[in-house]
Amino acid sequence: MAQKPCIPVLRELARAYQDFESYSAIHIRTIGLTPSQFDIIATLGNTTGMSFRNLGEKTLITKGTLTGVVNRLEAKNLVRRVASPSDGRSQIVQLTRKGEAFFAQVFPAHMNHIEQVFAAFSQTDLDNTEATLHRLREAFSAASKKVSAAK
Amino acid sequence: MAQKPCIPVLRELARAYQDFESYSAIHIRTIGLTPSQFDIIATLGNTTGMSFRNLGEKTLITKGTLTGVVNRLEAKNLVRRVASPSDGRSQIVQLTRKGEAFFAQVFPAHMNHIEQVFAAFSQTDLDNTEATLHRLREAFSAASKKVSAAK
DNA sequence: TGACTTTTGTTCTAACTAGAACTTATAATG
DNA sequence: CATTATAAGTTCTAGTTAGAACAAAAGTCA
Repeated sequence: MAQKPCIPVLRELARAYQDFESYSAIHIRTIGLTPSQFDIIATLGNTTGMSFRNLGEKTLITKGTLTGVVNRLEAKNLVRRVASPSDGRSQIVQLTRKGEAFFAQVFPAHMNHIEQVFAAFSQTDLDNTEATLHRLREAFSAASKKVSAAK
Repeated sequence: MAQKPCIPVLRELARAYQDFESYSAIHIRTIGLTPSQFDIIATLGNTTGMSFRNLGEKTLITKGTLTGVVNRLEAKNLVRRVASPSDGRSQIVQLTRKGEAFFAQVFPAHMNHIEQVFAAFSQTDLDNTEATLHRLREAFSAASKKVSAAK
């Protein structure tokens, strides 16, 4: 039985992701943040804050890592920890006034940087690309479940 | 001017990539390697070795990182550095006998693990997915060039 | 040949990363 | 209420990561 050549797909996926990351990082570095730090700022922008759990889900940063990233943003006075009023275990992370001003200043510029990538993409192109990626993701998710169920 | 919603595309890209990485890592960890280490072994398998430069291009690991990863594989006796006969600056990295045996033992199992993801994909699906990812990658590459040219 | 430039791999630094063990707080069950 | 289980963040460890500065070896070109 010949095996299907899925390797080229995975190679393109890895390269596309890494090319995106490094293109994005070019701009982020000019504003003095790391990609992970920027991700946190961007996620907290225009919100009243959220728990570590929520923040981790949105940014795909695991909790152990998140503690350190938030520490460094707190040291820069861009972000603050507040005890959750409803759950004694939980911390709410939110932008400080300085963080909000920073967000308002740098986020639009970053969006502009990113949008240049898609200059040649129509809305239909974007939709199709999203659908393709979504299907790929579902496939990994399904395989993951199958593996963990098998144990 | 309304801006095109490219964010959903990027979110799907990031999630697809990370889901792939973690699915792949599930298996790799069971054989006692890190994903980067496995990537090196897989790339060197069935070759007579290659330079750091080549190895870095194929695995997308930058040279500074590569030194450390190869050091750890060398410590496990899976890989060896040989001075290049033609270039005094260059080192050839190649599998040791133990590394070759290890590759033969674990690589097919990993391929099998990966192929389960694409069980529901026809060859046409794979081709379309690859093409979509490739176009995305080209877009990042083009934007990258535009930015660095602009400086 | 000599001066300049590029390339190769190493080293160093600051930061990110996942996973596991841990503490504390909450939830669920009897 | 007591016991048990689950969940939220922190800490710790080993490893990866990119970028920058570096030494040594090639390559370029006048």
